[in-house]
Amino acid sequence: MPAPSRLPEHKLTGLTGSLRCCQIFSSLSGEDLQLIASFASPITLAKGDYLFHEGEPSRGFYVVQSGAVNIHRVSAVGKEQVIHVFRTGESFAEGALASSTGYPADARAVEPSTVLLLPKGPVLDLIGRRPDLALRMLASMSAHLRVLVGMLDDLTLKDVETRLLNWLVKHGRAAPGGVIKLPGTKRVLAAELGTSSETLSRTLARLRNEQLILVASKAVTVRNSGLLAARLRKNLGEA
Amino acid sequence: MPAPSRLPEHKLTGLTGSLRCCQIFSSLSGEDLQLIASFASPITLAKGDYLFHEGEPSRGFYVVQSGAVNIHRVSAVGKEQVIHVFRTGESFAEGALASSTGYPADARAVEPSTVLLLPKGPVLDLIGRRPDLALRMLASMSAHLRVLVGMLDDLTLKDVETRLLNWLVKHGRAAPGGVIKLPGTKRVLAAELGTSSETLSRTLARLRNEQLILVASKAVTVRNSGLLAARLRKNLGEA
DNA sequence: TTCCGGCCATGACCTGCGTCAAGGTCGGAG
DNA sequence: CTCCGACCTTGACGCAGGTCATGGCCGGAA
Repeated sequence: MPAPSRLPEHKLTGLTGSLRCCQIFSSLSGEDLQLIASFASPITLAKGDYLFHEGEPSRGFYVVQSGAVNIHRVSAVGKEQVIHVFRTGESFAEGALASSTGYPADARAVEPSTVLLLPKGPVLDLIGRRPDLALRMLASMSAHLRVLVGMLDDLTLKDVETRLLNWLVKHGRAAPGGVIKLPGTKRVLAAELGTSSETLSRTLARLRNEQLILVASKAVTVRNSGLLAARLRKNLGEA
Repeated sequence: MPAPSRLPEHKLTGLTGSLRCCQIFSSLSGEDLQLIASFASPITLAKGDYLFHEGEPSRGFYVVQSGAVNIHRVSAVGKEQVIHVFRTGESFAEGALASSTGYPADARAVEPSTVLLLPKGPVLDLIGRRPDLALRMLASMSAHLRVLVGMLDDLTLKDVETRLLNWLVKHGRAAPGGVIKLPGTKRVLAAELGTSSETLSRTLARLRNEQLILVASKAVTVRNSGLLAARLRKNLGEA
């Protein structure tokens, strides 16, 4: 874990700028942002660096300044279950502020990233004076709860094909020409979908045989997004 | 949904008493408790009554006064996934306070219950004056997050036997003589473990054949908690 | 060039568990 | 008492998907 560093005075103004972009701080005055910036510790992470591990005592919560941080659990046998990937402007580990138990999961950078550590003590002080900040945090945690509930749905109520279809539809929406670039290796995608690379292979092959998609080495092309969505709806409707 | 009722003056003192027992309000003064009691709406639920459904606009959050409330999701095909069962003194749906989206799941009484509805507006006012209440809420939501993360673990990393062992060990810890009284019917327990009643039956039978437990009609007796815990560890270790 | 170590695809196999169906038991209503 | 409906148990069966093993392909190092 890289050590947090102290900041020269002139960097603080830049910091307040990136704080202002965070949903969670958007209701605060410039003055309060200055205050937060003054005790925020920037942390630089290389790809693969761990920010914290499950069970570590919590030091505060975090805001992603750039890059992406993967929150996941590791089982006794070493299998990883991805919980969520947080990107620029998002905050996580707010629960650390109020409960004295350690972090409930692991956090690792999936690409070179910078995050801000907002230490417990000063933030609690500020909350005392600015209750609307507490509300923002409640809202943020509530959103995290929803994400987890969504994951539960995925894992319990859908089969792999449906999860994959869902993924394709979601990522295909904003893809030029229906070409979806894969973020990493297929094994990684399989993990994100909560399955094995073999099963993912088979499922992709099935959809390919049915002319719904084209599979290249590091990209998937959606041939007919309408049909794909229809197939997804069918799976959700019957199953 | 039964309508909330207004209270005669003399019931308020009793109410403050039960509020005081809730973790979430334990830091408040008697005066504040009086205030909360004055705007809390008691709701009586028969077994099976729904408190709210997924997607309904949120009116506030809830505290269980007696009984038990089951939070669950329903899939497109009508399958239910239990998220958590809240019992006396526990609070839920705190996220409703801060976010304007509707409830993310369904809530139904699993036995005759009374809950208190704490409406949004007055609670937000109070939070403005008592920031420590906000912290309690953050802590409570953080605990809910942990529960969900635990469920994720269960669903992704363990088979039914392991989940049952885990449940038995957890509930057997505080059980006199290793006798665990079942909260409801076995079908309910099965749902809580995310499986079917048949599979639960079979799994209980297996553990019974191996002399680890005794199964009576509405109770399970742990014969040797050490062996049980060992079996759990073995399952976690290999899988 | 050759070799070697990933990734990927595909077939073979097995297993956990959900579902259906057929009793068995118990408790409450009549 | 009898009857009926819940609940539980157990067996039979099917299937999704995880694991293992094989073989092809590609990219980097020597």
